[in-house]
Amino acid sequence: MISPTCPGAIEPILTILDGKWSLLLLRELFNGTKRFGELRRALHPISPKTLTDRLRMLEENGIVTRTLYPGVPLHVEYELTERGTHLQPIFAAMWDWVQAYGSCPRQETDAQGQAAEAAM
Amino acid sequence: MISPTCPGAIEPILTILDGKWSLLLLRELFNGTKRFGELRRALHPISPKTLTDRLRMLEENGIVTRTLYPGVPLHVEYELTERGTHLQPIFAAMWDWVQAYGSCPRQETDAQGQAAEAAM
DNA sequence: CCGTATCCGTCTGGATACTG
DNA sequence: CAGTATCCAGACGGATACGG
Repeated sequence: MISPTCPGAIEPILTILDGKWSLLLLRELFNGTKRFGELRRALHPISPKTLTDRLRMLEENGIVTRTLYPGVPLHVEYELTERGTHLQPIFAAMWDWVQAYGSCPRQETDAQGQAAEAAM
Repeated sequence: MISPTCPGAIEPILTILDGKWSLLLLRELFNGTKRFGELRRALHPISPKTLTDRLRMLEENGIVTRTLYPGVPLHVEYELTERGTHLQPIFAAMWDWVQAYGSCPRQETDAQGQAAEAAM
C-alpha cells in the first residue's frame, strides 16, 4: 500500500498501479478475460502468491472481477470491470509516450535524440 | 528497479513510475521548476535520502535536469526535460479517470456508481 | 486447476546526524 | 541550502509444499 488518502488527486491511481506487477497484469487483462494459469504464464516468472495478492487488490478496488466456474478441475476467470476498462486511456498515453520518447536514454547515442527533434 | 528489459512495451514507464514517490514528484514538477527544499516540503514527509534517490533516477532516465547555481547558500533547481514534459498526457488521463471513477469503491454506496452510468 | 500457507531473502524507504 | 552517510525496520515479492 502506498497512500491511504483516497479522495482528492491521483492518489487512487497510486494504489492501483502499486507494485512490481500491476501494470503488466492490467495490460494482460485489456486483451480480454483471462484464467489464473494464463496470467501466471504471461507474467512468468511471477509467483502464485504475488499474482493472487495483486488480483485481490484489484478486486478490492473494483478493477477486476473474479468468476468461479465450479467443477473439477477448477476454472476461474478474471475480467476487467467497467471501471477497469476505463483505465485504458492511461495505458494508451503510456504507449504513445514510449513510442515517441521511451527508448533508453542511457543506451542511445545523441544522434538518435536528434531524430525526434527533427520530426517536430 | 523493476524491469531491466527496456525496449519493447510499457516497461520503460515502469522504471519511471517505480517507487512510492515518483508519481507525486512528477506532479510537482509539472507545476514548474522546483528547488530541493520545495519538493521536500511538497512531498512531506519524504526523507532527503529518498528524494535524492528518486531525483537521481529521473535524471538518469532523462526526465529531469538538475541545475546548480553556485553561491552560498546553495541553490539547486530541478526541471522537467522535454521528454519529461511529454509525460503530461499520461497524468491527464489519470486525472480524467480519477474524476470519473476514482472515488474509493469500498466506501461508495452503489447509488453513486449509477450517476456515472446515467452520464453516458 | 486454483489457489493458500509458510518461510525467508531483498530491497525500498525512513530516521538521524553530519558535511560542503 | 542541499545534500551524503549510516543504520535500520518493514514491506514486498519469491520458493516451495500442500489443500479444496
